[in-house]
Amino acid sequence: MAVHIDACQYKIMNISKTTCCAPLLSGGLTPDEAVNLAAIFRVLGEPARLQMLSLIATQPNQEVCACELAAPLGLAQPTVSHHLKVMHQAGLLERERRGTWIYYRILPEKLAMLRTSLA
Amino acid sequence: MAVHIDACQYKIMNISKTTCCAPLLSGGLTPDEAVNLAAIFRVLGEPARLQMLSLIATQPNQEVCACELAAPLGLAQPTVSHHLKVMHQAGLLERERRGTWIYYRILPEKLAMLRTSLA
DNA sequence: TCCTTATATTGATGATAGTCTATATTAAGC
DNA sequence: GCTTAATATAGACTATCATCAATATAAGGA
Repeated sequence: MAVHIDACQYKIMNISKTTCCAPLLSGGLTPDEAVNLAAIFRVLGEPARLQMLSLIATQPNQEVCACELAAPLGLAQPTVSHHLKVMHQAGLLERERRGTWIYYRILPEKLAMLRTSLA
Repeated sequence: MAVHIDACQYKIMNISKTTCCAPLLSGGLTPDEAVNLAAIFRVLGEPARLQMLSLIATQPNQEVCACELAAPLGLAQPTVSHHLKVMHQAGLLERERRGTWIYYRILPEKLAMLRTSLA
């Protein structure tokens, strides 16, 4: 059975593999780098996802169970699952299964990489 | 005659006015802040726009004439005009008319603000 | 095995937005 | 005023994507 991956997801999956990124203001951004970098910014270009990151950051253990996100965000469970998947594939979150639950943590290196890309 | 402004543009226009932004990882991002911050990231979530910024940064005077962008990017003139408008409204670019031509410069403060928002 | 709960996937829908052609506007020079 | 060149806008088309209800899968306990 073939796994279906659309163009956008494939693009996002490649992000984690790329070392990325020539600082924007230093110039010389290649078209490929632009595509990869833009894909990550597009992931952040969604209020619900930013609030998820903020919520995770406020937790004492810096992690959150997926089941805890739907209520404060006012979103349906599949929507939360979708956003978590997008951010995980973009390399912004790491996930760990503990029993029935799945916990997500922020990968600060990815955010640091974005910060330098804006320098 | 009424000026037509759609919801997205209105959101973007508000960005420049907002002081913004509680650092993401410090938590406590309000829904409004999330909307404003996401709107700016969405502006950066477009390869063509990132390449425009990169192109401007490589210029000796740190500025570029709108007329010089279409060719290297392989885009039509109205498309370039659209992207420049979006970035200008988002507070990423400043514009100066000199005769028939319009020159754009990057506003580094806005990028700095984004960097801190990722901290 | 069955039941319950958590998470993921599917498929549909509506909204957003990037792109183009065609046209309008603006500015400068004659 | 007229002409030319630069920029902006309008409108159409398309692709992407956020969202949901419905359903499937995964994991643990009785």
